[in-house]
Amino acid sequence: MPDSTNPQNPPTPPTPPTSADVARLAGVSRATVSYVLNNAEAVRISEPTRRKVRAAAEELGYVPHAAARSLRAGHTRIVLLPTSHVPAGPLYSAFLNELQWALRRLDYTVVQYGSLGLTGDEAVRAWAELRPVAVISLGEIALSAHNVDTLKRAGARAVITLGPDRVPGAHALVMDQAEVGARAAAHLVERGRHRIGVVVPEEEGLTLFSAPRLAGARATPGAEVTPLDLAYTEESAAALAARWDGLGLDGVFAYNDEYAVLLVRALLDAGLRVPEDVAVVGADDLLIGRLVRPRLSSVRIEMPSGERLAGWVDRAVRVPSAIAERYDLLGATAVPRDST
Amino acid sequence: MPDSTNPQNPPTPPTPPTSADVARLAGVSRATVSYVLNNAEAVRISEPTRRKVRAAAEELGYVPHAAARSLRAGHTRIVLLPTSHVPAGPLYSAFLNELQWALRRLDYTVVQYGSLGLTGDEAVRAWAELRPVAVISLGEIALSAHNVDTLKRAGARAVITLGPDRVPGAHALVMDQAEVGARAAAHLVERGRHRIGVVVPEEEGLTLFSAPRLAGARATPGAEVTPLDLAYTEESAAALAARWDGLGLDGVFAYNDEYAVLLVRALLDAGLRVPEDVAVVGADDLLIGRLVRPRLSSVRIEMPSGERLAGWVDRAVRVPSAIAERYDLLGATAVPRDST
DNA sequence: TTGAAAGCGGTACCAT
DNA sequence: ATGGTACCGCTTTCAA
Repeated sequence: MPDSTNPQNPPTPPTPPTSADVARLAGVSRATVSYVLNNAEAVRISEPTRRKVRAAAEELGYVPHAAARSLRAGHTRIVLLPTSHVPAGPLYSAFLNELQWALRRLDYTVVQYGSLGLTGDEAVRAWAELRPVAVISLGEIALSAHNVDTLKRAGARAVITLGPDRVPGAHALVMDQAEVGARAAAHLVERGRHRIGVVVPEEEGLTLFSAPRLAGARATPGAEVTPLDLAYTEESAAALAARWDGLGLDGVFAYNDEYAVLLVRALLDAGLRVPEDVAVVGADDLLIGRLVRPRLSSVRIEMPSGERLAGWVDRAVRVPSAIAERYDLLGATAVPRDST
Repeated sequence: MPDSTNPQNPPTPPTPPTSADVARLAGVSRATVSYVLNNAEAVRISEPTRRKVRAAAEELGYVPHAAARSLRAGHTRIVLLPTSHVPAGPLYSAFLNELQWALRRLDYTVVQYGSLGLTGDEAVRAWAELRPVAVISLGEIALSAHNVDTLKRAGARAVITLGPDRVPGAHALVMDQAEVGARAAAHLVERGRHRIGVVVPEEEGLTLFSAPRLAGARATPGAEVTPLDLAYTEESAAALAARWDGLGLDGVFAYNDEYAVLLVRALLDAGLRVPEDVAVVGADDLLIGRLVRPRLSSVRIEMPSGERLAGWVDRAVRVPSAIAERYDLLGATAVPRDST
């Protein structure tokens, strides 16, 4: 295909246009370009000049270089949101989206950084290189005090971790998963079940959630708890159901609704009756729990609005000292249906 | 709580340590610091000097400044992965994780950028500011030729979009969702169903998937297709089921397994029999489809390994001209079970 | 109202 | 073997 206008046709201009290019095209200085494009208030620029600059920028397809800008500014507006490799449930990912949206409204750039396959120290170094103004580590990587220090030295004004264990120097987001386990167990006890199994997913990365949920169940009066390892496969569930009679359990807290549906299916297939032989309660109150039969009892988790959390983060960034060091986040209530 | 060592106790050192700080502490030049910390091969540095530099960096908790580095280098290793606000299914998020992991093994920094609430142009500008070396836009934002141009001018060596429609200048990742719809419809036709409803989720952001799935079903010989709007709520499903008789359908392709489970529940509750009165097929072959009764027929989608796609992206970045402009990605096969 | 110039942190060429 | 230094793109005083 001939190109009559430019036979050489370099497919891409070797370098992106800079503000100097814009200045040259508009016949002004780089300073003026900066003033115009950033709507600087401290300086008056004549309207004709503004037009020229805007037109030149448009023509060149100029986009400012974020790295250069933040280098000059001495800080970024990056909020780093490490993502774990866990296929997050719908509840959690909806929360993340909301948080992300709210942070952008506050003019932060949200960067989700997948840390899969990195050790904690490696991950933290990689995060620190980006000089984020805040790190919200909800995921699988548990931060040490030293890690928090590294991030702070790299300019992070707020480091937020998942509670309830406090990391020195970090703000704690107390999403108390233990409460979820406690509500589930209490609900089973109310139903007269005392020999309670608690499902612990074998999938990695869920420990941060499953461990406190188990602990919360254990701490519930009247509950005698047995942990039950379960992978999210039919085979694993069938194997568990096959040895059910030997377990001597009359109630199960199945980690969440997805695992609960899986387990209930296996139990029914093994000839057990739910809830007569064994009562099952999930968590997260997902739609799927209302679609199966028997309808699944659950524990509803009240997430804060992403907006509220974003506001808290923003305050922590602006006035690190003036903000509470922990932020309670979670309410949990049992939702009885037909499986208990 | 008194702090005897430092009553003033400035909570954070005002600025992160720089390579100049390291150089000063080690008693060497900045150049030497750079050589040592980057294991420069072209330059011989004595072992004692290396030690001093490493020790100083360690002591200060020095972490290089990514922005400064890439500013100097003239390019980044950022692969931008825009995320949509869609609660991605487990299939898709597993794929994303794999891709991300594989890209990091190739030494790219994967940045997921949530573009929720931005228009296409705004989003593209924001991405371009980060000067990514590649953009993999699988999500809800459809790129125009002009958008692709903006990204390319900003230094992106590869812009990858979701097929099958080609955007000039972009590499096309042909994840042909139409094929999914076609397989589902063909399967229903094989089962003797011809008056086929196709569920179109009302949730926003799914259009990029649902539209081609619908079109693929429409193009299937022997299928007379009726689109069915459905939100992912019990109410919406119940409303649809209530007017079912008037629709005169004997088969449904329910977008995916999650919507299928929802719809089947509503149909059963409305007194219809599945598959006798209406055959239902989902897609994605999720575990949930095997747990419900009747077991859900589905269309299995074969995703490529994230590693293969990552390799393709890497080649596109390194030799933009030498790489095929489209990359076929998807295989789809019907998985008959009890609902059809 | 606009321009010249310094400097953010890091790298790499050229000297020494 | 190591140091001096120019430069990447942008913002922001300070002068004119």
